[in-house]
Amino acid sequence: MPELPEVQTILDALAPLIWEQVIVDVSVLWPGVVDRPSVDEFVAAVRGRRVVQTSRRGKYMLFQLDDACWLIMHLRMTGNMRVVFREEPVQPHDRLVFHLENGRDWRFNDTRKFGRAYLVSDPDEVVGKLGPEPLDESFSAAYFIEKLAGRRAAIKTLLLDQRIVAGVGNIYADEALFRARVHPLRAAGSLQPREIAALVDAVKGVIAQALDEMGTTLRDYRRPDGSVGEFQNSLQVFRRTGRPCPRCGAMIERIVVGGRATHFCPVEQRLDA
DNA sequence: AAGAGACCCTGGATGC
DNA sequence: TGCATCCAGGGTCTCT
Repeated sequence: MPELPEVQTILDALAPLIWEQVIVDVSVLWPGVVDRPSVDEFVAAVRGRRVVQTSRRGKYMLFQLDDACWLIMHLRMTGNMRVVFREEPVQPHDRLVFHLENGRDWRFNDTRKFGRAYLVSDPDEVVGKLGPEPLDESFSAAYFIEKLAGRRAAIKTLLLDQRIVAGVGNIYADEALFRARVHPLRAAGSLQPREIAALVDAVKGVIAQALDEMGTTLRDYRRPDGSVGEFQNSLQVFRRTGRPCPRCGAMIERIVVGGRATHFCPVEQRLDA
């Protein structure tokens, strides 16, 4: 579900509620949620630790603990987090609960069981291969031109490759391609430098706006206080199949690229450009 | 090395 | 109403 803006929005709301809190105990409600180390080792190592820092890398949330280990979590498609009073009943798809010293529970809920928790001494074990953050200056036209050179894969597929740029998912890939007027099936290596520069700008613009609007709620995504995001009101092509292009009025089309639903304007985004 | 496809899961929407 | 099928915001693994 969540892409960079949703992860950041959740983390921003969560961070002040867990900062400097000691995790007095851990309940693993579904063992598959713990990727590494073993469930027993994970629980033993996290218990009694204090959360000293929170950050985000791509779509991963990082929580540094006071023994210099890192708790890292990925929400995948349907994961979400909340901090609630301990008395609140456990919800149907709660998978992992951190009991905090202040009597509250930090709960990870994930319908589809794709989300994962990692406990590592070096964050690079998990996030080391990620590409630059889209809003960082290192994600530049020059960088992107170099990464796309010679690649025959569809440009959309490479936008979703977290090793090239970290945090872009299906929604923002489609929206950025529309803004840059690039067809999602264009061979990445065939893009002109000006098109790549426009795409970099479009990615930055879409991500920045979605951050400002607290993410996109299509179904599952909620901010930790239960409220929805706002960017769904700003979508121009994503899941708007058959509706008019906001720029030219042509009918938005849906195709499948790299196994993912893909939405674009066949007039604004030409394959033979 | 790069790219295509299977796979991991549950539940909501849609079709018959 | 009931059942089958398709679909979903992500990432990893295998095979070619």
